[in-house]
Formats: sequence, structure tokens, C-alpha cells
Amino acid sequence: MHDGPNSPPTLHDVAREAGVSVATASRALNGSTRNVRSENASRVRAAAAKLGYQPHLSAQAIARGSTRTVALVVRDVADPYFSAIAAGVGRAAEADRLIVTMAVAEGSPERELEIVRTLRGQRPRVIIVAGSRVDGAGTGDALAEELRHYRTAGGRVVLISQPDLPFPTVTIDNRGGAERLATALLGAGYRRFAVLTAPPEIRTSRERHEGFLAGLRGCGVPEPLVIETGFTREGGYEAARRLVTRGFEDVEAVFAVNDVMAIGAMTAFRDAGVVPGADIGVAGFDDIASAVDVVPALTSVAVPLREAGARAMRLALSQDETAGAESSAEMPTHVVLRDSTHVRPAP
Amino acid sequence: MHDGPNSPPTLHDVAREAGVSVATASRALNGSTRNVRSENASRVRAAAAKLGYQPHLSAQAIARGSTRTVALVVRDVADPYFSAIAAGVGRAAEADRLIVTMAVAEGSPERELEIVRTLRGQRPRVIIVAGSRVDGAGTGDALAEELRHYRTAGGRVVLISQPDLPFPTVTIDNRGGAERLATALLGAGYRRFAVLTAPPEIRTSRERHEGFLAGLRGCGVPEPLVIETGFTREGGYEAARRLVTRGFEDVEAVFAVNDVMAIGAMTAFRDAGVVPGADIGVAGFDDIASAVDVVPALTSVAVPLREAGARAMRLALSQDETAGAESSAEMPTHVVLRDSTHVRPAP
DNA sequence: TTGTAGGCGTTATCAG
DNA sequence: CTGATAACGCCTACAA
Repeated sequence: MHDGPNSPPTLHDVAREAGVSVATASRALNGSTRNVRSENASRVRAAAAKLGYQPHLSAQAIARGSTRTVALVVRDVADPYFSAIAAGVGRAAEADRLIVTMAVAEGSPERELEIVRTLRGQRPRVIIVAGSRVDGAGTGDALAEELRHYRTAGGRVVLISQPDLPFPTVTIDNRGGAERLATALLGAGYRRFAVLTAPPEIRTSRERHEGFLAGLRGCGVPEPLVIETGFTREGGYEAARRLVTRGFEDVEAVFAVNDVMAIGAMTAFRDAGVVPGADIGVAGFDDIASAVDVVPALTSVAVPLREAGARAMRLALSQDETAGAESSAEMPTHVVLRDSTHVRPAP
Repeated sequence: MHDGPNSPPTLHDVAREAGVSVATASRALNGSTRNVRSENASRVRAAAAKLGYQPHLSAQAIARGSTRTVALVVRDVADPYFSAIAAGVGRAAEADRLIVTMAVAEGSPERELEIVRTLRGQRPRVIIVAGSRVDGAGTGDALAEELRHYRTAGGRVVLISQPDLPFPTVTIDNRGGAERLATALLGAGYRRFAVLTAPPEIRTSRERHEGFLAGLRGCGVPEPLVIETGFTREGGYEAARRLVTRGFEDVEAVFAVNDVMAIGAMTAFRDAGVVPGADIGVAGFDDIASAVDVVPALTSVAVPLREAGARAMRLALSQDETAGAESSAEMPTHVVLRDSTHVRPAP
């Protein structure tokens, strides 16, 4: 009570309060509890409780040489795609009493690089990068370099949906899902399509686009119209508006490379007096929660996003173990047809 | 090159590589750059770059006695309400080069307590608790106790939407917003209401409920029917289904205490063949992004969630400064009437 | 079972 | 301007 008012209590304080040495206090609170006399152990615990002691994680980290931290990089927390992944990572981390620190790489690659750098300073057990702009091991790819440094220093890296980098990756079957979606839409009677894509640097978008084209190929349908826009709800809205302005007599259905874009597009259509599902089919990708709450309910490709996050964690953790550890996993996707592609256009 | 293959390079390695002392290396990389000869400085920087050195944040934390970490506690990342707040916190933190660590307190108060405890071990500059189950300073409130410990040790606590605890708080004008919503709905011609609430332990729900009742009071309308359910989309769905089953001849409009519940309710209505906006009015609270994408667009009360998060950060940071620092802030809310309460019921 | 002492990677103090 | 050296809070042989 006679020292400074603030600055949290240390192990020394607890030891003094309990009348034992720091070593004993340390052992009683963390090390193998077996080796300390139970009376002392409870004295220490009592002292800790009384003082409101909480071990300094940084001190433990440096003393032990390792942390219980998982670093997660996402592009945007507010995007349901990423928050679902984040939720999965969080849940899996919790099971192992790991702490997840989350960084948001809004847009700029520089920012992204800076983030991974900082993260590296945290000495996390694992770094998980979800949907960033890691594009290929091309020259000047400072990000990959940074991750390589981290891995060399004993860190574990897991990427989500960035299969072309030399790190364990949780992959999503974007291509296959989009291909099956194309098939399903053909089956529903649609023949003439527009595709709403994001810029090709965003690999997820590119894969879905390519998969969709692949599904169409050889079926004698015309080459789809392609409208490039942002990977966001606003992007989708804007693209649909452009489509309406241009005139869409030659388009029966629109495939947006993700659900938020598709939902934005549906709203744009409605705002322009075009009825989605009736006047034009709309399909998305991801099957986010709100896909069933829009009208008409959105046809989409379901992606187990939470599972992907959880899987990434497990993948990272399993790398400790003997060589047998698998180094990547692909999450399956499946088409969910709903009313937004229900009404088959008249021939 | 002759030591173990992994374990990241330390400042010693950099110093050796650059041919200077650790002290100099430290100064060149972090301390006031002015006091080191520019030639040495660049040698050090070069060595650091070559080795891929990254300062050990934990070591810095313990040496400096402080961290650059902000801890954020939310109930669920995947809920747009919390992810919007998180986004705001993240943005504000970024401006001060602070790192956000995010913990998810899914449900159980024990888990929540454990989280704050662990967080305390991180020695963050700030702990922000958003929408947890802190209910009142009643006896046995271990969470408040934990936060008090933290604050005593010099930490800054900011709560979002928990005004009855003795910590700086960013408050949301739930009561006022709900009251004005009630007035607006009365103005639109609705007279007989049902309220979809969450259990009263969730203070946000309680406030909105009470505000709504207050807005109705003295207007000669019947006491609303109250349906208690979960604070989630599923809760809303379920409650609406119950309402339909029960029969809703005496209800013209439904007020759900948040948007995800309202959206769930709308879907339930539709599934039961009841047309929201026409057969029954629906209003929510929060004005989340998807409120404009559902059909009919959802009447709601807009809450500046991102701003609330950012504000919480600033509030925390300003507590450093001289006594004049404000200790709380209230975020305004405003009613947004849309088509879900557009069609005025026949008298 | 317990205490002493050295070390983890940085920063900060204090002589050179 | 630079280099030893003592902290920082904790863990862990090693010795008692």
C-alpha cells in the first residue's frame, strides 16, 4: 500500500504478500502445481486474488520464448465474408486458449505489408491471412517476403484462399462452385448472362469468373457480358445500374461474384423498376446469412466460411506435429437455387 | 549463421552485423534518431533489412513499461452491429498506430470474465467493452471488479452502451430513438403494436423497449403485445412465427428491438404468406447496411455504429490529458421511415 | 519442496 | 555520439 498508486502488481508483490519467494509464487500460479506444498500454493493464490494479480503476458512471452497469440489479417471486419471467417478462427482459437489479434488491411497493399510487419513483432504462434492482395510470388512481393521471414523464424503461416503462395492454404472451391452454378442456371433455362466481377487482382473474383465461364463453355450459349466493378455491395449496385442504363435485352440473368454484390445489384434493379427473379435472374456466391432474407431469396453458392476459418487454425496448429501434417485443405461449395433464379424466361 | 536455423534475429544480431553496440542499434531503429551518426544509422538499418529484423514487441513492452495495444471485447464478430463498432475502433486505432486485439465473448458471462482477465494480462493501453452482459454494480459482479483492477493499475476502460457502470461510456440514444420511432409510427397511422424484445438482461433491448412504450404513452393506443425472444435473426424469425400462429388481428405493426430481428421477422411473415409492409408494418433498430436491401426496405432507427467505435477510442485516449477530458458521449439516433411501414392500415 | 541466480530482447541511464 | 550495464517481469535450471 505504500508504493505508487498505479502500476499493476507483479509476481514479486504476490510473493512478498504470501511470504514466499518469487520462484515459488511462479510455480504455484503457472508451472507444474505438483511441486509446491499445498499450503503455500493456496497462500499464493490468495495473495494473487487479493492483489488482483494478473501475469504480464509480455513478460511471460519473453521468458518462455513463445506466445499464445494468433494474428489474423482480414480486409474488412464489417464484410460478412470476413467476419464469418473471423468467427471461425476465434472459435477454434478459443478451444486452445489462444488469443486472436485481428488487423484490418483496408485496401492499400502498403498498409497490408505494414500490418504483417507489425504482426511479426508480436511473435504470434500463427499468422492467418484471409483474402488479402497477395498476388503471386512476382518480383517485389514484399508481403510474401515478410511472411517467409516469419516462417523461417519458426512461425506458422496459413493463407485462406491464396493458393499460389508457398504456404499452407485453406482453399475454397470457387472454380468448381461457379461452374456448377453455371450448369444449374443453364438447367433452369437461362441462356444469356452478364457477369459482375471485381478487378482481376482479386483472385477470388477471378476464379469464380473463370469457373462460371468454364461451366458455360461448349453449351452453345453466347459469351457473357462482363461488367467490372468493386467487390462490394456498392460495386454491385453500381454495376447493375450501368447494366440497366445500357439496356439488358440481351441478358437473362446476372451472376455476381459474391453475395453482397448480388444483393446490391438486386436493389439497383428494383430501384430501376426491374424485378429481380422475374425480369432478370440474379445469382451470387458465398451464401451469406442475409441471402435468405432478401426478396426474392438469392440463389448462391454456399461456402462454409466459419469452417474455413476454423480449419485454418487447425491446419496451423497441426504443423507442429510430425511431418505427416497435411499442408492444405479445400472447402467444398454447393449451389443453392432460390427464387432469384426461379422464373424461367420465356424463350 | 552458425546458430540454430530458426528463432528470429534479435537486436544483438543486427548490432553485430552492423558493427555497433546494441544501444546504438536500438537508438537507430527506435529512439530519437537524431543522436546517432547518420552513417551508423544507415548501417544499422541495412543490417536490419538484410536480416529481416523486427523488434520483439513483448520485449519492448516490458522494457518500456507500456504497450501499443487496444483490447476490444464484443459479443459476436459476425453480428453486423458489433462488426460495425469493431470497424470504427479499428479505424481510429490505426490513426494512432495502435494494435487492436479482439476477443469474442460468446454468451456466457464466465467466458466474458475470463476474457477480460486474460486481456488484462496483455497490459493494453485501453480496454473497450461493447455490448457485454455487464449488468449493474450488483454484488458478485466480478467483471466490474476486474475492470476496476485494471483501471487502478493505470488502464483506461471505455464501455459502449453500458451507462450504469462507473467507467467512461459511449452511450447510444436508444430510448430517445425508440420513442421517436413510436411517434413516427403513430404519425403513419399505426395504432396497435407488438414489440419483439430480447430478455431484459440485455440492456440495449430493455432501453429500446422502454423508449418505445414511452413514445406511445398518453396517445390513447392499447398496450402493445410483448413477445420475448432471442436478440438474433433467429429470435426475430421465431417470434414472428409465434405471432402468426397466435393470430395477429389485433396487431398492425411490429417493432423489433434490432434490425437483424426485424429482418428475421419479415422473412417469417413472408414464409407464412403475410406480406410485410402491407399486411403488417415492421420496424427495427440500428439501420444496418442490409436494411435497404430487404423488401420492403426496413424502417429503422439509424445508429452511427462506426462512429461510436471511433469515439470510444478517442474517449479512451483523451483520458491521458488534463482533467478536462470528457468522460462520456452519447451518439444520436434518428428515425428512417421506409416502405416496411409505408402502407397505412385501413381504419 | 524451496530459494538463488541467470537469462529472455529491449530500453534507459550514465560514463566515456 | 557511443558503449557498457542495469533494469523490466517472469521462468527455470541448479543448488540447497
